[in-house]
Amino acid sequence: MAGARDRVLDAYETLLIDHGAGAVTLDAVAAEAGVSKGGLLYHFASKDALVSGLLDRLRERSAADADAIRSAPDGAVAYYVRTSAPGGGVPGGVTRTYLAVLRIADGTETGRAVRDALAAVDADAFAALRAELHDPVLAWLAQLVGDGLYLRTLTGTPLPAGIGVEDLLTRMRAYLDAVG
Amino acid sequence: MAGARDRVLDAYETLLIDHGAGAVTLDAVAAEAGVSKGGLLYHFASKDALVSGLLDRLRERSAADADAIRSAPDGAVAYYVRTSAPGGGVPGGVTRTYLAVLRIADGTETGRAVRDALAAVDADAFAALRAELHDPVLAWLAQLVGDGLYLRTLTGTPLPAGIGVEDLLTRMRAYLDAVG
DNA sequence: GTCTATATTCTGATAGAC
DNA sequence: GTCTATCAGAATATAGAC
Repeated sequence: MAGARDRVLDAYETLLIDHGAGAVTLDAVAAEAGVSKGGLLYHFASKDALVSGLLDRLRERSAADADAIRSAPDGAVAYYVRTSAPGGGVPGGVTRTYLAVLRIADGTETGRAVRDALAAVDADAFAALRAELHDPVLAWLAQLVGDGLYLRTLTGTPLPAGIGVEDLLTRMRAYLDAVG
Repeated sequence: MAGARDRVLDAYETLLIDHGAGAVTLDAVAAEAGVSKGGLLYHFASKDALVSGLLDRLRERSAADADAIRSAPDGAVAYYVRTSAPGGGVPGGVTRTYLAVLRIADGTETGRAVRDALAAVDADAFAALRAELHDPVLAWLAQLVGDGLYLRTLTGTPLPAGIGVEDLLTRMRAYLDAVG
């Protein structure tokens, strides 16, 4: 059984993704997690502490995901692109946490910790992709394709009709095989 | 001189991008726009009306941008990728408005109008890119690279050291010339 | 560790003067 | 068209019982 602390973070992610940053109040997080507001504040003493907790989780999961990228049977690029697409996230993986944290990223000084954590995730994935695609420009291109899909997942925008993620991968693989 | 209505929308965009959706209050928007809260509420009777006004602006600018993509001297792909990159947005273009609207996109029912508007922007750009790259898979790949850069612009995350957007474009052009 | 109750500040929105 | 004044409700956070 998951501890209350983890359930609170799960609830925080759910609210950020489904209802947006504006709907995230301590009351709402507590209700979603099935605890009282006081119970929530025992684990996270303030809203900032809640953010810090989520960033810690993001860093942990990003490190684990970088390993998963490197050891993916189908290859690093395919793994990254697939897990970035809508519905492609691995349960307990970075994807969901990353999408949640994206909603609290802003340009403020207090938002710096959030941007730093997101930058670390990007750097982790870039390094993992470079282990397969030694050319940094190719690695970046592959990452950007995945990140473009992330944006679609973030907004819930439908993909172009008649084309699927596998079509993307087929085309990318053909090119990468030709040059690499 | 810009009307008060436009100044309010400009202020709304600025707050969304620089301080996040959480910091957007009617007080803050009014202060940023240089009007009183009452003055703001004369132009936009509620917060929802403010959102609707921003979505209207997004649709207008997206249509204009689709034309710009089609008539770009350097080609559609180069225009799309460059204007998606951090700092690459054209003043008065879609980029800034799009980035602002991204911050208010959520999965709620009331957020449906926001998602629909964002989906329309994506569809506009996809259609414009297809006018140059007739293959839909290639057009989508090019769009996703640009969208990946959008995500970087959104989060303020630094680009990989030693690689620039022009390196991306050089590589993409070489491939597109070879296949197309 | 978790709860209820409460203090305090802030937010969206209205009313009405100018 | 723009302002000030004000209200009702919601938000974060604290205090203290269990």
